Amino acid sequence: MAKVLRRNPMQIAEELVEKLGEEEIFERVEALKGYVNIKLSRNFLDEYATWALNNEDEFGKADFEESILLEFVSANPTGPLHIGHARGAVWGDVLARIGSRLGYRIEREYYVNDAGNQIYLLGLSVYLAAREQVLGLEVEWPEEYYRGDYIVELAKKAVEALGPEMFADEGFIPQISEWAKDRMLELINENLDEVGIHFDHYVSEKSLYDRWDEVFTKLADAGAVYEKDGKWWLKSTEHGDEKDRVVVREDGRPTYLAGDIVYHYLKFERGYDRYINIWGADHHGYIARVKAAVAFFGHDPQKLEIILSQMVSLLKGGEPYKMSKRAGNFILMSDIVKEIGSDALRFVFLTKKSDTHLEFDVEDLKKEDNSNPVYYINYAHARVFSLFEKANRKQESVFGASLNNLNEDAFDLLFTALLLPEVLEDAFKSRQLQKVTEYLRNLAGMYHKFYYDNRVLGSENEEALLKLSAMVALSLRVGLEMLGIEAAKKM
RNA sequence: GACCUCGUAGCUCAGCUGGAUAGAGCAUCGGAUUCCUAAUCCGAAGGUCGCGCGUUCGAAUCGCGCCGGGGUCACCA
Repeated sequence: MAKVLRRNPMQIAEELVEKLGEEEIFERVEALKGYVNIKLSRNFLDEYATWALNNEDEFGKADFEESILLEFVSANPTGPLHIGHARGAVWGDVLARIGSRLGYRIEREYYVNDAGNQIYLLGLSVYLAAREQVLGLEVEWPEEYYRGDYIVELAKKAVEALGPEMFADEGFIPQISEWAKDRMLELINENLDEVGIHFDHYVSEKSLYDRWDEVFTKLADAGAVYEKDGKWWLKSTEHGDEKDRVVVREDGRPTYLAGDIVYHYLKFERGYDRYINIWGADHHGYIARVKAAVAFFGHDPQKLEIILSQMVSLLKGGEPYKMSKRAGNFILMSDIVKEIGSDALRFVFLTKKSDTHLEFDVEDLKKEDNSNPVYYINYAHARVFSLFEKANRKQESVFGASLNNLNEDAFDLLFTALLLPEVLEDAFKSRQLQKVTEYLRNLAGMYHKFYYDNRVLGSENEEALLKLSAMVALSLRVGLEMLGIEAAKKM
């Protein structure tokens, strides 16, 4: 403000204080070293808490109405999900949960890359594994193929399901591919289900190529493509890309980019207000191309937002986590879920921005003490429930109590608890979900301290203290729910 | 080489649309329990915010340069 007004911050603060001091919901407004400190009135906080406690489902809600198509995970259906996928999956899920509570109409979509070379490779890998491991034939492995026990398991099932005659020669590989891809998609969905992630739509890449001619014509009409060296190129440089990109190869087959162009063309046809994609960081060079295509269709590329999900490195007891040969030298998401549980996995992914590297030690998340934030927060929540149990009261019975006699610390705690809606909104809008985990840890910490300093049961302010506790528990519970974690009532 | 990203306490990281004495958790050390769960709490110690220059009344934050770690730069998906 000082900059805009070009005046001394101290003076501005003084004047603001005079004005704001007249508002009723503020208890005290003061100027300090150029800052304006505002204190909300006790009555206001108390009434807000009463309302929140009586309307748990409404607390933290807002009325944003934008519709958003959120595409995430979209892992290739050629194997189980690994730990890197898990990060994007959790991130997308939580973004959707928070956004939905804020009123955004969010639909979750999985783009299934069920076309192209990789699916053929999957089929080939299963075909070869079946011949070698199941049928006992000599096999020559090519340079590139999928490895790991899951391929062998898949091969066994494939022979059962499809019959050994399908493995007589390579001509059947396309059918094997198709079958294997469907199984892998089922496996991926099982992996996601273990952490409570579900989708509204699945879009098949393969199905999009039917629309390619139509979309290509649109591009041509827009002057977005040209022919050179027998190939068709997208003029993506016109919209900020480093170089133009091939969309149709010499032999007439469209490239992967063509599929994504059709996909995004159709996305925009579906008419959402905003489109968010969560991609692995290795796709970062891809953003400019897709945005360029969107721009050529006459849409605002700003409506398409790409969130990158960076690499994850795991430690176990300080040492690099061993990758499992079984999985084909990846760390499987399902292995980590088994080891530390869905809650801890979710939490740790949400403690850092999505686009920076994340390293964590699985041993730390297995500990059942304060080094494990999930326990720490849950313990605070459980303590509240324990108090009500000991007092033999229902929470509703104290919602009407007045908090007026409580001390300053109590109101600081109350204020923080009531901050949840602002935290959720800020976290969502800035796409910085770590703000929620940080807030919850902080709120839990404040409560633990408060609990230690203040005896609740038997106090003359028992009802008020119980009400305050219930409010803290409410914020913790709703906050955890936004992270996809169910708050513990007993530990 | 180009682009992206990171560099803050021993470790993992917040803070970064410029502002109050730079924060948290873990690890370390010391302490708290006749009392609602000690799965907790309190205290101590720990920092040239990678380096330099610049913009500014003011820089961890913005700009430029450099150093160092990671990543990406397909007619593969």
